[in-house]
Amino acid sequence: MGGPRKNTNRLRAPSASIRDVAQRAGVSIATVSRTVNGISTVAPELAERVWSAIREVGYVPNTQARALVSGRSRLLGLVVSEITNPFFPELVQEFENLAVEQGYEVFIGSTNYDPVRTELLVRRMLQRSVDGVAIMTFGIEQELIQKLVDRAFPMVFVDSGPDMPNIRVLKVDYSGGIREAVQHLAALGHRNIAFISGPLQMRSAIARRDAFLKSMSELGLSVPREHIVEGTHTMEGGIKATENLLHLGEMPTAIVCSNDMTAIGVLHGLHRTTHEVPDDISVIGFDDIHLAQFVLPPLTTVQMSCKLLASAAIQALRAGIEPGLSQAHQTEWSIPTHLVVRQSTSFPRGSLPALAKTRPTPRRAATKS
Amino acid sequence: MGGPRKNTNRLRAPSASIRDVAQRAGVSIATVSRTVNGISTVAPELAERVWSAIREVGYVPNTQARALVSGRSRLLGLVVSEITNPFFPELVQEFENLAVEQGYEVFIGSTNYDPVRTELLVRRMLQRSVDGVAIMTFGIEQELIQKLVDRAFPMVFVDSGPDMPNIRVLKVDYSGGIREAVQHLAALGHRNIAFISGPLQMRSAIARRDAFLKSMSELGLSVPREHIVEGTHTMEGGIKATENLLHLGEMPTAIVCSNDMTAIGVLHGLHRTTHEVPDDISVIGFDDIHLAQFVLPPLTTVQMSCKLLASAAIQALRAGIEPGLSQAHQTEWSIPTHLVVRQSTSFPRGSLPALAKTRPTPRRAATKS
DNA sequence: ATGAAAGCGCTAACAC
DNA sequence: GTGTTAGCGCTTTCAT
Repeated sequence: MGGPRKNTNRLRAPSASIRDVAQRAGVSIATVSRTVNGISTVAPELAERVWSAIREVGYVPNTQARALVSGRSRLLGLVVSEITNPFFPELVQEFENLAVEQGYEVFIGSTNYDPVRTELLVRRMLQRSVDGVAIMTFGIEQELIQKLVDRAFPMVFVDSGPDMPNIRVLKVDYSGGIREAVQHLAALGHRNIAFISGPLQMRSAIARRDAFLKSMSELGLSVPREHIVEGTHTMEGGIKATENLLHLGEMPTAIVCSNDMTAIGVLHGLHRTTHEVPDDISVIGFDDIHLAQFVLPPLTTVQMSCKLLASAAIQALRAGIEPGLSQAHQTEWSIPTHLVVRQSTSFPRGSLPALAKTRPTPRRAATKS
Repeated sequence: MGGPRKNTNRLRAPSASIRDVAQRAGVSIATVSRTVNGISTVAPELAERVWSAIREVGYVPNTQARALVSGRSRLLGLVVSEITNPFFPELVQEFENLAVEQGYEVFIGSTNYDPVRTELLVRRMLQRSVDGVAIMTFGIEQELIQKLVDRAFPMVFVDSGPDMPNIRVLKVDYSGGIREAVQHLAALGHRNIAFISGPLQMRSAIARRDAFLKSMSELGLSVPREHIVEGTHTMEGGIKATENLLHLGEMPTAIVCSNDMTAIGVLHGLHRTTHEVPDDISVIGFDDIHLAQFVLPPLTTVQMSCKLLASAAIQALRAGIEPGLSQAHQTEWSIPTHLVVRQSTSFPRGSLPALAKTRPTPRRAATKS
């Protein structure tokens, strides 16, 4: 039997442990633990001694050990599709702020729309024993999810996610905002409106497209098949889709895009082909990323609040993690959307109001007051 | 003495542990551990049995326990100033990809240029026992750093960081790229060039400004004090700085910006005041974010490769973490920069070559082939 | 080459 | 109210 021996393989001197504090304060480690965790019954004077000991030795609780014994890591996974799409950093920031406020840390990962990567990512998160995962993208294998659901592992999805009961989901009201967008265009006199979708494996991309179709038909407006073109939720996709649209016999007078990056691509594509926005063609985006108000022309777009999205996601996760939280049984959170009108939409060229406009060089029509 | 008892406070059924595997394979847990960690001497047939047992019970090593005992977490901290500045997501993505490839996970945090937040963030990272931290921003307290340096804790900084020996640093060659930018403008005929800096508490902002000043003086070009204006590395900052510049008696014919976001703000600000880019004013950015090629007009900018930055950062960190790695003693990595010419720069208005240009409506001059 | 067991730092059950 | 101690899952030393 080997006698007691110190572990010698560590890289650096370990920092003070709970035992150092206990010794210094002249109490047991249990008392230190209770003090640190704010557990009711520690005599005030003892607590005081413990706290000063903590300060003196510079004690910081070891998260790994805590997690190991408690089975909880206070780590939240956040899966997004593409960290380089500006919408997600904004979401990440909100999510992180809220998480930290509530004592959690965030493990972020992006999937690049790759199901294999997604699966791997979620596994890595599980391996780091996150307490829950918010999945803000599509394409995760049913099988893995099923396993997690069976284990009652806390998860939230945006837009129904997989068809499974007992899954917490953030329902984004795409219809609301997109209907506003379509009606805004219709009110300006547009009849011929095209839509550039996101990658159609994504549920949220399908949802947005369907919302568009529904809003159009509500107004009795028809949408020729070739006016619905699939993009990729990137600027490149927007440019390509624009080219397709421009080759058409009957060009649309307005384009609604499934997200802002696509719309920015469209703006670029139209400029390249000397079409003026909004005078020749109106463009509407979706998301309302910060950048939207700074592109030229400032983009009319449907706002989806990432603040709301983030806070709902965290609520949903915590509801699954901490039993006895008020909304422990809520399984749906709804996220509203609404139109923000800026300068990328106007009357269709040749319409009466457009002709009435007196600005000769619309592009340079100063916003300068 | 309490008899043996199971911990009952856990939320969910724990997944298979090393003991389950050992039992199933009919070996000791030590053998399982050795197998999993690929340690030389395990009889092939035993290893085989262990692996199938692992598959059968769905065993996944518990990272927390591993970290606890080994003192290494295989977690890398990445501190950026502002995750919503598109440059950083690009960096994050590269960093993450490389880290994962090399068996590490990434703990990301942004500081929003707030020293208090920064300090807190680094502490949180330490608490999660990251193996090292890459600090891609400024404003961390000397004191904390000093403590970490004393503990030989692996850290990398961009641009000298604090003045301390034994710190690994990524030296970005701002001068190179910015000199190219200035010379490009000078070659086009610009003499009157302004500079919009970043927030000047940032070392890298100062470095960029100084590089500009140096490049100008190399050409014998003077820079009036009011042609250097402090921005914030955001679009808003760019707009504001533009306004300041436009109020000046002698307006510059070109503006060099400390980063692309600022430049995008400038583009917006100039458009609002009916100045044409590049015909009235040329604009140059810095970073070459993906977006730069899609704004209108596509932005001429100095490229700093975030791929290089990321891989150098990881190399530097690993050099500090894993002794005996080849570059264990390298303390400096140098990152080159270079100019990418697009369409936001041209001859100054009124110059001979500008007059020779035949395009009547430059804005709409089609790139269409 | 394999196994037994110590112990990483902590929480929580239990004893007093 | 406070202390003692088992044990979370793992790596590693030591003995075989």
